[in-house]
Amino acid sequence: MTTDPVAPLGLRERKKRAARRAMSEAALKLAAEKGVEQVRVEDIASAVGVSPRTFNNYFSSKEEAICSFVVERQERVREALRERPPGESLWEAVTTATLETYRREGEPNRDSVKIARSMILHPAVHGEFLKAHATVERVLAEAILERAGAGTENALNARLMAAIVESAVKTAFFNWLTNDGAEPFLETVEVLLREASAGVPSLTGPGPVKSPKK
Amino acid sequence: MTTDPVAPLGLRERKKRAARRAMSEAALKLAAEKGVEQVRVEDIASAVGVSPRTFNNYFSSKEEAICSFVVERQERVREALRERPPGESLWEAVTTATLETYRREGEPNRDSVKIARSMILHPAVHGEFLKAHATVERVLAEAILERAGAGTENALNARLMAAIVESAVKTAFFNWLTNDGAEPFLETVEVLLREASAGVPSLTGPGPVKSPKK
DNA sequence: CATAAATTTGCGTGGCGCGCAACTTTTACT
DNA sequence: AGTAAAAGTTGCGCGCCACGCAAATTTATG
Repeated sequence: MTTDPVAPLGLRERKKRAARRAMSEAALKLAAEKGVEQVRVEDIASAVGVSPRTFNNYFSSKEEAICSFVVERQERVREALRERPPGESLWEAVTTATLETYRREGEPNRDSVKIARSMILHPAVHGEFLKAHATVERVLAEAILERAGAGTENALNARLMAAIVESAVKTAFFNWLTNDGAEPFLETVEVLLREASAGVPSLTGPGPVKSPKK
Repeated sequence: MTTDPVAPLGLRERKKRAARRAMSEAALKLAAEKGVEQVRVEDIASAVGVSPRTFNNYFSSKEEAICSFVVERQERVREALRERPPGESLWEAVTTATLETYRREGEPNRDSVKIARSMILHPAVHGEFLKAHATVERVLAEAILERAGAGTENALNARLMAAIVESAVKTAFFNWLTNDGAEPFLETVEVLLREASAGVPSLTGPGPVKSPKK
């Protein structure tokens, strides 16, 4: 009953992960092909050779399966953060880890923007997508706290920092989605992270805003 | 078929709004009393003297009804923002309008923290809650853009600013939720808004981040 | 008041999530 | 290796839900 996360993972665990991954991939693929509405749990289950009941042991809805990649990616961010050099400032480390991870995935495929949009804006999926991002935020806050040194003092700030970073990511992604992928996602994330780090003035500053900046 | 938002609203429209409000209030009340799981759409519908089918014409799920107050509150924020003096800086106006609106509601009742927590963290409700906040963010971004002066230049920054403000609000609220309401919500929002406006340094600065102070 | 427009409602359908109780596979221990 | 326990899978059944459709009812308009 050892839950040693380092040990080389027994057969049981490996199978479970493979099954989970297969289901989420199938869910994503099918939803992209046929449209979210047109995919039933049964379709996903049979696509990976498992019973619908088993699918529900892994995911409590097809929407959750579709969005689970979001959370999984954050595990990679967490690892990337652990590997940032100790000398680096907290913010530098967090943003670099985040950007690095997204860069590794590459700029999202422009051809898939319409499909992605219709999927993510679909009401049922949208809720799950946001839930996934909330989880991501929690994971990131934990990772930040781990690096900053746990302490009740820092906990709230870690959460705010995580929330701000995720705000930049989500805003950039949404921008990409609604612009038919015309503006590159990665660059936008970078820009927004920089603006957020500089604080509010940078938000009202560069653009032609109503009240003159002082 | 006039959709004049100024005209004194015919009987039709008033009834619809009353019905909607009644349903969302009933949904919230019943869910608080009996627990989310124990409330069926039918219960809410009959509580306001309407058919279940009609309920679904207004809300596509009971969770949506439960969370609809979040979006409605944002309409008040928008109005508050419109009434900020023109001389005020954008950020000042936005945060003041937000804080003012929340202050008008008063510090959330500490006795209800457990109920609130069990409701909002309930998976189905959680998704809707986040969807509601996403809507709030959109509404706020529009209001900001309206004040800043529309322009493609500003659109992205407006969205980021809205996202940051909402980050502060959500983080403060979540903090309140998980601390059994021990830390006051309103003050926390204020603190976080100030920190966010100052940018990253204030997040890493005050606390004993890298070098332990004690 | 008559007629058009909008809203409510009942009904039917397809689907879903999960508790439960077998059944099968993996693991742990001698 | 052999066996018992633990964990995972599956079929079944139940209650519930969202929504299309068309008929009935209510409100608006000239």
